[in-house]
Amino acid sequence: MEDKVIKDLINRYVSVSFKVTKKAESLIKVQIGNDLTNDQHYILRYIYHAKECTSSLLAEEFEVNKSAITAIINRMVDRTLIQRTRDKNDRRVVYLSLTEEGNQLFEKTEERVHCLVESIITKFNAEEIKNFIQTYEKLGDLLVKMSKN
Amino acid sequence: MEDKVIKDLINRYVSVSFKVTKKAESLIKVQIGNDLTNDQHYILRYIYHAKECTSSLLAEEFEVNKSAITAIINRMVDRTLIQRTRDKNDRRVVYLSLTEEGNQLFEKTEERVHCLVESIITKFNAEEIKNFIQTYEKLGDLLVKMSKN
DNA sequence: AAAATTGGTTCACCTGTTTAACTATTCACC
DNA sequence: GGTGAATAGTTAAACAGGTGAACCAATTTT
Repeated sequence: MEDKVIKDLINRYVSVSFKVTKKAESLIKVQIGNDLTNDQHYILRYIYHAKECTSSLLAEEFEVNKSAITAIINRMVDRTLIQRTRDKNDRRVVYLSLTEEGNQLFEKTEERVHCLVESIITKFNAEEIKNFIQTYEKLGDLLVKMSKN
Repeated sequence: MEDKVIKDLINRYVSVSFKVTKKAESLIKVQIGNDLTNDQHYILRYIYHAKECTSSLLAEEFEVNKSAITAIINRMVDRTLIQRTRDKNDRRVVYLSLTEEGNQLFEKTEERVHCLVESIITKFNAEEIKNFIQTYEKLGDLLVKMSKN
């Protein structure tokens, strides 16, 4: 590729990724904003799929300091969405898991997010969206690799 | 598309978009975090390209309340990156523009962001990345349309 | 046994956000 | 042309999320 083409692609990427991120965030917020913040929903999703995990793992996954996770988790423990249980072999570690209430709330909000995403991706033709997601996933893997350096 | 295929695509999309957003944000932060927050950089970019704009426009563009914009702009005015000037015909409106300092800082940080994005997109083959960005832009347009309802 | 590492929390302080109340100005229109 | 509605922006209180440093407690290293 020539320099000029690359520069153009970069500009388009920067501008579109900003736009999509902002708009997507605010559409999700419309769906779940009365129940959870977007970040809280992401946290619930992570624990839901992991069944159980530690603060340190979340901090790594979300690329923030552990103290930020403590704060978020505290709020959600206060709302009895999440519970803490200490490991019996290594008493330093604390496992986080969803309460029944947290589980239900996650499923409810996730349902709404899925409907939203469905209403969007079904507007594309199948081939196009498959290719798109495939490249998006490659990009994701690449970014994860880069984050580690 | 069958239901099952759609459900799978939704799940993949939800998970990859979260991952990419988080990682991209934190990679950008590494590049510019000593000078600006990511949001401040976005604000600078917007005004840089618009030359001049109002708080209301920014609020609309960033999908937040006007008071959130006031707070961000105040901090940047304090750092003399942005200046306010009142419209002479309609004294309610305040135009925001970059100071020389703001201009320079934006160009410096944008340069770093471009290098970052370049280092990423040149890892893909040209055809793939072009298709990807094209679909991404369609998605962006669609989301903008949806936000308006 | 002492020193270093690890997992988490606490604290002070910052950014970004919402909502509601408020100021100042302009517009609509009878 | 004066009154009421609409518009542009700010302020203030309250909250979510983030950093960095200091800290506690438990475990591992040596």
